[in-house]
Amino acid sequence: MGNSKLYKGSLNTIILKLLEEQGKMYGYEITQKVKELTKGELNITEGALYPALHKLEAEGLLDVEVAKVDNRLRKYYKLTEQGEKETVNRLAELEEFIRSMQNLVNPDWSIN
Amino acid sequence: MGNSKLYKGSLNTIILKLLEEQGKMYGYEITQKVKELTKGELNITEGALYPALHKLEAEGLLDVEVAKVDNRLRKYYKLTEQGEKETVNRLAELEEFIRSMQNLVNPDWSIN
DNA sequence: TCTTATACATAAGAAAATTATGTATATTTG
DNA sequence: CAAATATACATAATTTTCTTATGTATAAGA
Repeated sequence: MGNSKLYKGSLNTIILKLLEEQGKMYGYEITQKVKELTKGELNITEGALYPALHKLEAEGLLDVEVAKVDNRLRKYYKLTEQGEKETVNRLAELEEFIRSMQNLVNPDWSIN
Repeated sequence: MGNSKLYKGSLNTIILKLLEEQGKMYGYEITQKVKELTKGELNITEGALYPALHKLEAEGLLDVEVAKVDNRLRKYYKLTEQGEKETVNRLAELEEFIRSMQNLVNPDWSIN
């Protein structure tokens, strides 16, 4: 919520990465997984997540499959073939970005 | 220019960090330094930089000092006392953020 | 029963960038 | 020497991306 306003720009890549790892996930599951993986650091809001998922779908990177579990709706997303290719690219970009940021903020660490 | 659109949100912290390191810098110098440190990865545009500097100054984190070198104008910025304190906080936040991103993208690396 | 959790969605507004201009001087290159 | 590039600032219009605020609906727990 109020904490880190820093992950701007990388939400799409985070989604793609998780789907690559997990095969398929639904929206709510993604928010919980990110919270878990970052120990509460990153809280993806619904207002950011759902439009992002819709956009990735519209771009042809994700496929949807609707399911009903316990009488509740779930929309499972998974990578398309194109999505898998894009994920590789975007992950490389993001890793390069992280490395650059590290270099700026703390040049001592990374030898690269 | 066209490359990385990923550093969103961390520009202010980058500026503060550089000023902490270098003592004082002028705008153009900052863009060049960042380009150099990131081997061309991050290109801070003027449209992003100058408004950011003005805002940091308005917030009381930066002081300005105008100079004329080779008949050309330069505005040297440096941290105020308050700016120095804030820099510590924001750097800690940014490092935590970088660590979180690393954990998401490449859990293998970091043990943390 | 009321609150919290699960599960989706969208609209209004804010924040932070990009892109496109504009001004002006200095230096380099053809 | 003229033209292009580099240095140095600035701002306006637009776009992207997020937060905040709502809204609907079911399930589970206190």
